[in-house]
Amino acid sequence: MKPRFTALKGVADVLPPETGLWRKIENTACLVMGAYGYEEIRPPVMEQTGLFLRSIGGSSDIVAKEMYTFTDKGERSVSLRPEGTASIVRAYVEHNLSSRPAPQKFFYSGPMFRYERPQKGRQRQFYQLGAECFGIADPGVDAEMIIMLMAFLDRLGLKGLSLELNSIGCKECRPAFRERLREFFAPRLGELCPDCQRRYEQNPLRILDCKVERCGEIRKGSPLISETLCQDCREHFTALLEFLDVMGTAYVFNPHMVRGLDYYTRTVFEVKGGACMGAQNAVAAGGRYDLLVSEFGGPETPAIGFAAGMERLAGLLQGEAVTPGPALFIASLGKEAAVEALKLASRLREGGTRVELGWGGFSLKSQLRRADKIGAGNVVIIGEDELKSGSFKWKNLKDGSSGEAGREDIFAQFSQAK
RNA sequence: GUGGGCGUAGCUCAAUUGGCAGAGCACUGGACUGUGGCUCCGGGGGUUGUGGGUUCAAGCCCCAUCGCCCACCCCA
Repeated sequence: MKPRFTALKGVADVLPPETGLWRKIENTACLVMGAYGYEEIRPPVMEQTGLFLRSIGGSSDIVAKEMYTFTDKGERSVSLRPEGTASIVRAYVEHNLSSRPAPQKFFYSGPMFRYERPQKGRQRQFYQLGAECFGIADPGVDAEMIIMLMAFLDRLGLKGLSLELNSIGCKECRPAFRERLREFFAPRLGELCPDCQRRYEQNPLRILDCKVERCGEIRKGSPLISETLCQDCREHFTALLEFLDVMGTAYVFNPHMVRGLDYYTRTVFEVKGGACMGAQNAVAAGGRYDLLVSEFGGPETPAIGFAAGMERLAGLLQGEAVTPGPALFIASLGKEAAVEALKLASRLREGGTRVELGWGGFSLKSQLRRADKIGAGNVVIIGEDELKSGSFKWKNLKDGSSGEAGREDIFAQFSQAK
């Protein structure tokens, strides 16, 4: 049999037991971020196309060639969101959330869409879990958010992650840096890779994180953004590092790190995973975006946020995905016994005990075999004899112990099991 | 959008020079009339991704196409 339909390229079903991992990740995020005062926000997955043009930047690849954009029946250009921040900022402005006491803190989780060639750690429909904090410019907020992110990752049990950060300046000092970079690379423009020659025109900062070895050599001795930062940006970044030092949060200052989205200002950061992730090894990334809210028509509002890739987090937790078996399996022989089994199961299930039934009128042996296969902890057998005597046999499949007990005793015995 | 690799059972893979499409695992039933795991026996499952071509004969050779994977670009 061939399936008549298959999933689209670059979209994937998340199946059990992996969905358990996803549940764990979201629950952990809710728990950890809740302690930091973050509340969940659920924006729509589609928006006016213009929202993303303005926020992410028309020159970025995301907008230029990766958006799922279509015209709806009202002749409006609509896009599936390629990232989360734009929608949250739109909601913040639209609902006047600046009138609530600052800071306003939100987290979200859901699917994002980018029309890219899939590869390891990258899908066309992918899931991000992120957080945004509005209204406070203090570098302590940057530190707090980064510490929260690391606490979240730590709580998941992830090891061997590295936090990198940098400051890319503000609208005052970044243009000057771009020019200094251009001046530096101009004499050797011809030696750069074709991509970097393009970057030279479009976004010279990107030359700094090119992976081509030759480009890496050419950029040795290039100007560093840290040398070009204005006084305010420099103080902001220094204060952030001091907070992290005090809190014992390990980080790597990466003066070459650049972020892809146009709206970032000052602090940018990225958490990288191990080599097992392939080329797409960033599990989370974010930064400050102090201009975006006013750009969207709101009051001047400093803000900072991050997003983490669910598939990438789940990938790092691979191997932990297991579905535990039911606490109890009730095997029954005959219709009357099946009814009795269903009644007992229903009572136990009301109390939260996971119970499976041996439907199908199979032999006792096959029912027990199935109980074993699905990893049941215990089995209760109900047959003609048990119906007659009112005493059910039970057996622990893990240690082999067994016994007999009346209906109510059985109920009591397993009502605490999960 | 660019480059490379791979498509045979649910999964992992065999199939000699082009010569009857197979194994293990998994699923399912039995041996054992009502006691799981171990063992043994049986069963279901395939248009060899798809469409053309060469040939007496194609899983294998040729062309095209689709899909998956990996990398580039970009990005979580």
